[in-house]
Amino acid sequence: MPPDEIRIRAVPPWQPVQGEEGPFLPLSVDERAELRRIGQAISFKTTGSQIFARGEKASYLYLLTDGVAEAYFVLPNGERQIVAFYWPGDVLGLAEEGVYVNTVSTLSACTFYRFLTAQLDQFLLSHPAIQHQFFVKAVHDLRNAQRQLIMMGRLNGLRRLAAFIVDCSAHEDYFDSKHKILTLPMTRYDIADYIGTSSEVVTRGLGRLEAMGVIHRLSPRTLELKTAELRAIVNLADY
Amino acid sequence: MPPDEIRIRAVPPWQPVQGEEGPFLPLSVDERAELRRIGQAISFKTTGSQIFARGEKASYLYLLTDGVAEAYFVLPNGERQIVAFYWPGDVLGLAEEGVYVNTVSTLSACTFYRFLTAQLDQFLLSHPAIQHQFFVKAVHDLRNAQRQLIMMGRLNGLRRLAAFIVDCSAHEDYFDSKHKILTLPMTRYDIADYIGTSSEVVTRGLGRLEAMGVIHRLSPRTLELKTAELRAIVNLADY
DNA sequence: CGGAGCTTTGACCACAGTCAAGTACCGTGG
DNA sequence: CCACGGTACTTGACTGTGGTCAAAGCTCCG
Repeated sequence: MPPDEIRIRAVPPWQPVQGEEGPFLPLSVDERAELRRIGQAISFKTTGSQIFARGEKASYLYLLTDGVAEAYFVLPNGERQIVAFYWPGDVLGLAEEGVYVNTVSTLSACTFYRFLTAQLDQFLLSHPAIQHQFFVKAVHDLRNAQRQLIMMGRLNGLRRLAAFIVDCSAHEDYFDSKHKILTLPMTRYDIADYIGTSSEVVTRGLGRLEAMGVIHRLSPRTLELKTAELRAIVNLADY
Repeated sequence: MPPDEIRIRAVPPWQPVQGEEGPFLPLSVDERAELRRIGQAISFKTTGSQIFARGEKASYLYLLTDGVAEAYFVLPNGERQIVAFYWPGDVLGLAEEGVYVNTVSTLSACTFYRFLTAQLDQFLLSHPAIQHQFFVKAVHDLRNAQRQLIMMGRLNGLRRLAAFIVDCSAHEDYFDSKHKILTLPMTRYDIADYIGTSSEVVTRGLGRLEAMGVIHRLSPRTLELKTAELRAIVNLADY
């Protein structure tokens, strides 16, 4: 699959997943072509580029085709909460009454398709099957946010970190499943701001996980994982 | 509005809200009639009734028309995280690959419309405007889950509690806005399991808020609020 | 009026948040 | 290629919020 191909990462709520799509929704060649027609390819070469900020007019919806990005909210006291990391196949641009609710920045070079919201809205009304895919994606993201809530509410720092690493290892572009090598695209601060703790706790947690023998730091951003043991530590039922 | 009327509680992402709907999406008389035709009214008389459990086959999607319910996940160690409270106009039945992901129970007498998922799926494909409303509702719930994430990650117990009370006061059936009297339909344990803390912290927080003069306990479940001061305590930007 | 469940209060302790300092890594320019 | 500077990461010490256990009081329903 070419790196700029249109694909939506989601598992559907009602149908069991069939066969080969992996974590991506089935989109026909025609549907892809239709989306490409109303969309616009756009890319950011550098890390840390702001794509849009909270409060800006939400003119576009973005589909991330390559790279990693983060969506965050900054509290009045300067603390930051990352509400989502975006990976290839994710949709960005969550809005409320016409304005973006979060700020989104790149964590690597990124490529997107973007769609004018006003135009997309009309387009989806006349393409129910494609609208359905966006609906399924929203439901998918809602499930993820709820799972993140469970982690934040009931898991301690170490288990939150383990769960985060497991989640990262689901993304084939960043996890070599043959050698079990995970390449993290974000800093300790980013991880901390995502799992609701401090960068020190992240570092100490990595140290403890390494002492337990379930990960091995080849470099600060390159981890060799024992996935089964990591999952056992998280132990949120058996996801 | 009759108590069993079909309505969806959501604020849309792209259009600014117009005039009189308040927190509910505009549904035409025809659209309501269509939904009533494929739906089925159902009610639970007692508090604590389980509507469905995690892992069950997701045969139905539910629309809550009256009452309050909770969706939760129980960890292997017995701890519980409530991921959502449902109020009139909310949609329940979040599923993944054909099974419910959370368990949902009533917190009061409740009435619902329910829809067979297989049938609803087909129905929505042939009624794009109605599908759009469900899409908007999913986006709305995603925003709420993300806001909850910010609270869990960056607010201390007291501010989480204040934020929760403010959220509850948005529901007209339970908040008398004239006298500023909020009637809580859930226990301290429920609140604690929702905001990610313990029932003791909830009680102590209520005590501190009362000492600060921003709430007054008429009974354990009946609170008189000073809404402006409460919002000031939360101070997540200015929502 | 009785009892079960809910709520409140107290005492203790540990996890993790904060501050501070030192180390490793990496890209840049000489 | 190497030196350098800035950023990212790591480690240590201290502190405080909030988690836990225990027990008593309150409320509401039967």
